[in-house]
Amino acid sequence: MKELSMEQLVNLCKQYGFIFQGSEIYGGLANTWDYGPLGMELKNNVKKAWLKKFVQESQYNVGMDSAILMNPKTWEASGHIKTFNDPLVDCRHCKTRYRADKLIEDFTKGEVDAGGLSDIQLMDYIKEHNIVCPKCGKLDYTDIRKFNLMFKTFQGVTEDNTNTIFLRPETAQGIFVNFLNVQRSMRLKVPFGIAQVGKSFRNEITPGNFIFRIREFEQMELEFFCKPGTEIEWFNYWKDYCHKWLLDLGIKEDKLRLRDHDAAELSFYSNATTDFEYKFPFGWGELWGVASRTNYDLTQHQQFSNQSMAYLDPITNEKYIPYVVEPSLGCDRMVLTFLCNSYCCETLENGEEREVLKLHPYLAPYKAAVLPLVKKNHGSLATEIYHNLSKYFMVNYDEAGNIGKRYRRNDVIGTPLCITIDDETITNKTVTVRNRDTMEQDVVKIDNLVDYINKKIEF
RNA sequence: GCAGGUGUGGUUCAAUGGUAGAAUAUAACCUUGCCAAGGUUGAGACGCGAGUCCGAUUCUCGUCACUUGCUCCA
Repeated sequence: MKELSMEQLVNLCKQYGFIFQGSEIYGGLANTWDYGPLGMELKNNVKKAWLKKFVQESQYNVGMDSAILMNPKTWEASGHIKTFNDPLVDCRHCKTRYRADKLIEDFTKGEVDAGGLSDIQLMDYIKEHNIVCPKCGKLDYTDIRKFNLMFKTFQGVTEDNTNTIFLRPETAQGIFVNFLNVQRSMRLKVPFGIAQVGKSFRNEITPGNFIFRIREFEQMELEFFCKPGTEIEWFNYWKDYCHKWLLDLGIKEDKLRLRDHDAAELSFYSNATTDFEYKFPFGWGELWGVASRTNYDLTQHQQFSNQSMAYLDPITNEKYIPYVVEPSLGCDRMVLTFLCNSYCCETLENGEEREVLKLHPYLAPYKAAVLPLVKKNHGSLATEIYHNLSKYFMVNYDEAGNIGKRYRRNDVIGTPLCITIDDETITNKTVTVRNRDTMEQDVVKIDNLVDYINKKIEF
């Protein structure tokens, strides 16, 4: 089987209406991508599949949808203003870019915590201790430039500094600040989780690889609140739960690996983190991070807001700030994964090639295609069946070219079922349903079609 | 942001300092009883902007986008 290159995937997505380059007629805007008719269906189905397992079918979790714009204090409390602000320098000689604080920390083998130094102090330290460029050995850096990864904007009509607000760099904080609202209104007992799907924005220095890293992206985040001391148990529970979700939707096991962060790699707020990585055409990339975040976030918000974030256990009367386990993933990145994971180019018995997206039927943009065998004989009946089915599913209708062409067209966009209307349909009220994956054909009564399709797309 | 590469119909690829050609895809019609068959007709391109030149898709400069590395990250 041929391996798919990223370039081929971008073309395929464009050609069949999944994903277009953003603002294309104006020459594009870097790293923005627009979802077309099929891409929008696929992405929505990914979100639906996530919410189904993590909210609808979970005995623990509820959903919410918080605002993108939040009080700027939120980002002071969360640490984003401090840690999302990297002091960068370039070596003028060999053009390599470094983080100034990392240079010092590497030079002193971690003995100096450069994170607390100002820009001027950083630069002075580098010059005083003659910290040369690790690559070319020269001491010739540009001044420190700040790259804040948060998008700024202004609330109100004047661009007044006091009104500066940020587009959220993660949806999680909207959950944390509503922790007690949700707990009280839904009468929830710890442990419970709050799930959210929504857009986030990060002014990445280097985005790229199609929709793998983009500046405006959609996250599917779950914050799971549990009693201190039980967090590792829940961490493992959600790790397995996420793993199952991926495999159930057809992610190939040999393209998936789990990687535990070691102590050095862990974020400052985390005591355990596992990354799910997928083998993309450009190499292994992070798909899903499951992190135990301790009580860092709620404690920070308690401090900055002067509001108690403690939970009172109604049975034991214990009062504590819950620990948080966070299994969060990027939705766009997940769409990319499903596209990469499902693309196949098969050689048929007659030597012809068949391009097919073997998307899980639950994710497929169209669940079925309705095809009249001969347009003028079966067209009107096929149209009628199409309209009936479209009350229940996204269905495609295709009468152009010959039957083989229509099968192929639907293979390449991932349609799992092709329903052919022929003379038997007129006389016996049955249709022929061809399955994309098995290439087998079933004869199905028209009256049973909805049930039949429902069974096939179960997840 | 820095350094390299790339930019011609939807896609893949030609050619050219003077009218840009094909394959495939696509639209309409005919034909067709189950896996890209055939026929007829149609529509569709030099990323954008300057400059040199009688004339630029071609040469030069700028810009934008994609891409490969560096740094960051879900």
